[in-house]
Amino acid sequence: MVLKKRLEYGLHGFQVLTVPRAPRSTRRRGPNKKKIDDSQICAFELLASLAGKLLQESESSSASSNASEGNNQTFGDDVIKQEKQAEDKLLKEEFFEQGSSEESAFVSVITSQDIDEKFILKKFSNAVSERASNKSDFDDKVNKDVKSVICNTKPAFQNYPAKVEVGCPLIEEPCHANVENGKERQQKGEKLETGSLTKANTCNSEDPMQLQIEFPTAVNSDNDVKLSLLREPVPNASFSRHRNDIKLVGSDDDENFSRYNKSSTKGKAFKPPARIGDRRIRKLLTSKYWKVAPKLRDCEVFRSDSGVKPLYNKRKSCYSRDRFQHDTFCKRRKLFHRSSVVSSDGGFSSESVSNSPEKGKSGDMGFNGMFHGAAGVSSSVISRQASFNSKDSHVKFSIKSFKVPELFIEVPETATVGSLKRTVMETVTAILEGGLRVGVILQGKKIKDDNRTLQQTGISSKDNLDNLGFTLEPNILPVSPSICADDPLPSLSCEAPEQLTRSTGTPLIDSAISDSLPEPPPPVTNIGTLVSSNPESVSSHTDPLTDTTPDSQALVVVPAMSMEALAVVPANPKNRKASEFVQRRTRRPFSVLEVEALVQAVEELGTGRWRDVKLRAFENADHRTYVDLKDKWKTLVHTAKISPQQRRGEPVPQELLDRVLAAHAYWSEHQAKQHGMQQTGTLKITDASADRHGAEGSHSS
DNA sequence: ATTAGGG
DNA sequence: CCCTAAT
Repeated sequence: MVLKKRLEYGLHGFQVLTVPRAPRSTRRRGPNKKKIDDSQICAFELLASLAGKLLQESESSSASSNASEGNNQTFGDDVIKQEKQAEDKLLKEEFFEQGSSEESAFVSVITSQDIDEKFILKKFSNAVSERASNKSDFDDKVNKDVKSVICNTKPAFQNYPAKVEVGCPLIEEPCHANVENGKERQQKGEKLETGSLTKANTCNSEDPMQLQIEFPTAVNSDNDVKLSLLREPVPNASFSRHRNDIKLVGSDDDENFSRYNKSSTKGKAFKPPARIGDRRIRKLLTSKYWKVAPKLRDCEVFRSDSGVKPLYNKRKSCYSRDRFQHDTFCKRRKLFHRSSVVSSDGGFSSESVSNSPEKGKSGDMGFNGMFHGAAGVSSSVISRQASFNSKDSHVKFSIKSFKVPELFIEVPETATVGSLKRTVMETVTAILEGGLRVGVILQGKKIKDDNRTLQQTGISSKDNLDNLGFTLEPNILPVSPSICADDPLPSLSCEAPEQLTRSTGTPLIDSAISDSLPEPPPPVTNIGTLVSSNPESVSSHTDPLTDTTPDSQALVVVPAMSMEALAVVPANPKNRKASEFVQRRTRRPFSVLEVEALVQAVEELGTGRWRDVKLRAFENADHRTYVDLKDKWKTLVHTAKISPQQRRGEPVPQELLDRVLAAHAYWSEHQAKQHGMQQTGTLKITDASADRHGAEGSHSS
């Protein structure tokens, strides 16, 4: 009735205006197979673990050397205070620096493991240019308002707050707390805390690192996302007290603006706030909740090899665990390969994620009761569930171990183990210095739109979070997208000997610190030739220590100069592709409402005028492009044709589908007839509502 | 920048 | 949804 009328009107009203175009079916192209992206994940598990172990090792040595003062509480407090001050200061600087840039985010890395015992505070702002080069990166605006503070602490004594707290009360846990303790605290916290709550959970897992994350599914309001990464105490006594905390405060500022703000005529209801950071900054600076774990001095981190043993002990003790992880990694890798999404662009690292609510019993600890701690914590999980059920849904899961992005390391055989360690350490540090970004991967797809809520993204407490992954990416990316990481390698490898001799301890790595290579390597001029003549050198040069794959581009940043030199060499499209971590937009099923709007618009405008359709019906839906609408129409038509049983997803009212068919038929006719359509019989189309197939004959006579 | 089609 | 060719 009403619909009928509208349709009639629409058809009549627009038939004159419409200038149908000839079908472009002639444009059909042959199968233009796209190259398979067979790039591999390049996260070096081995290296990662090596690095991790080195850290622990150094810690252990420091811990042991600090044994006497290890329990010195007073000392610790002082340190805490000092550190806190220092940190605040630094943070302040950071914030100010950040200042006007609404696009910048920063990551602070505070590490006591630094050789010079200083914090490394690095700010980074995502290179806008880099983003711009990524054509599918629509979400330029965000993640800039995500501030994270990474605190890498070096424990040397027992009782110190193990949390870095930002803007929200947290449960503090002494790092020596055992599982029981943690449980208690959790339960306690359960009652005390409302809303988002982050808990530091100490467990005995061998995990070098574990992330526990909990945050509301909807982060578009005032909610802060808190993420705490804690370094798990390792079984070994010398390790048992150390942990790293990461507190990540992310804020999606209130609005949910669309991924890209098109400069259209439409009023931009959502304009990115000019100073996204400010509020948070203030919050951060004034927060009473800042709790900074003390960074204890390391005593000659690399001095002795005493750590080796514990290291291996640890290894052994967690062997099965490693196995497990490895397995999951493999699985994940497979998954990624299937979706051909994963290319290690800038340092890919994925880790297993367990969904606590989902698993129930495994609780915070993770998978399948894999961890002993799991049982101990499960109860609290349950209660937590209960508590959050009444409130907003929270997504809870734990991240077990980030994998360190790929590193390239090369040292002479004659180098000492110590120097190797140092090299790795420096490499890692360099990357941290460069700043890290956290990427979120869902079902193999990288989620780049920081503005969407978790719900919108498909991360909900109800969903299976197994598909959720995170990456740590070096913040510094190659300036020129045309340069693929593979290319520089040969040159590097060929320079390797020279460099190594030049600087003994200097890692021959292309880490995030491109400046670390002061002088242009001599052989530069040859690079081009090298690349073409000896491609194998890429893989052949790979360090045995690293499980590198030829395709891995990792966080490799090409030294400025070799970049230039290489620029001449046409970048391999395949590699190029891999290097661009193009994220697939997350799926956003059309709602019935949207379908309705689309149908109506198409009824009136016809197919082939998607831009107009977009303008008419979806002007305010920035996430729907005209291509999307066109695609949706396509699927709608298909859906309408198939039997209801075969349809999936949110069922579209048959009435709408009928209209789809009718309009489709009509406009098909219309187009086919080009001009000569005087469909007086247009009215018949409306009959389609009653009889879907009636539409077929509904055209003008 | 849009459209049409294929994947 | 993505990618591309063709407009």
